Amino acid sequence: MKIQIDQAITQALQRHGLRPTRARQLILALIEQDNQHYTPEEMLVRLNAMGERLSIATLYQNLAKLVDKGLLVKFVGLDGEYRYDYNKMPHHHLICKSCGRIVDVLVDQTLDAIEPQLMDADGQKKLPPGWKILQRRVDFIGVCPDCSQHGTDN
Amino acid sequence: MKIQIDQAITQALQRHGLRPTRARQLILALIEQDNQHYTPEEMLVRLNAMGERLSIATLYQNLAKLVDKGLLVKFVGLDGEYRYDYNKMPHHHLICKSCGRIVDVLVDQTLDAIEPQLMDADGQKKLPPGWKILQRRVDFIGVCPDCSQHGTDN
DNA sequence: CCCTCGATTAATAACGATTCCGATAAAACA
DNA sequence: TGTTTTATCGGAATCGTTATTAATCGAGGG
Repeated sequence: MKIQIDQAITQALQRHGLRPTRARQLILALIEQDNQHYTPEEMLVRLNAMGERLSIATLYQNLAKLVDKGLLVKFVGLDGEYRYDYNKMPHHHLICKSCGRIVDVLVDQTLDAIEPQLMDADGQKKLPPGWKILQRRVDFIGVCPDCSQHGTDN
Repeated sequence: MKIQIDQAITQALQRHGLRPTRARQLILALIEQDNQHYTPEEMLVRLNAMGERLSIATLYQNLAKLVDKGLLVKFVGLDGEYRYDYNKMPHHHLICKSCGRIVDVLVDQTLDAIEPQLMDADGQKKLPPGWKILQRRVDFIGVCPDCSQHGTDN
């Protein structure tokens, strides 16, 4: 399986003021076509498997740049490891405790429902006063359908 | 300011099957009396400032053991760094983007309200079917009252 | 009160992930 | 095409964390 670099990726890079170099095209193409939330290390393994070579230093540099320009989002996995994700709609993650699989959960407006609830549910103030909430980090941790079936509970 | 090791700490250790050694007493006393969410490094700095010496290896070993026995909870900060917290009620964190201050938000039953909402709000299924949700990681990121006043927005 | 043995500590080395560095190569621009 | 800017690469350096190991501690038995 070869990696496919289409026109859209090149254009996306240029639109964000980045030169469409091979390294950047590879990174974006990989994340897009695999639709995964890889760590840097995992990206390298995957790229190697597809016959593509990339220096680890280059990978890190470009990930930082892609995040900086808003093309990717960097987030922290369950064990503190960094993972990267396309910058899609505001969304959260559904993480399988058993196999580590991560799935996006698109929750645009829905999460806005949480905050007021925290503020005054059953008479108690749950959030201390005076704080300005800018964003929320919400991850759901559970067991994916595949792992449930195989009884690989962990 | 000296660190205060009270009877309760010693007893808590014993209750969890741990010998009440100096290292463990120091760690628990520090977290309790400062009521902070320190990283290991921060704990050392703090302890040194109070005239207490502790090998970093010992610190790490004991943090692991305290987490293992359920006295502390290890969690991942905004930048992927490890932080430790007393194992209180299920709760989430309120993190100041400006000064890094972290405050606990006790949200026992309240968060249970989120899940059904995600499932069927406005007709769309937000969570994919077949997943068993075991826990949620929820952090609120914002600006604390102090930082709001001083205009140290970041 | 001292001995003994397992638990704990602390120093050091080892480790993995990330970043820095200097030289070479590629892309953009004139 | 020549020049300038930016990217790439491999290796060394750094950082936080863990493993190793020898010295020390401490509770219970004699």
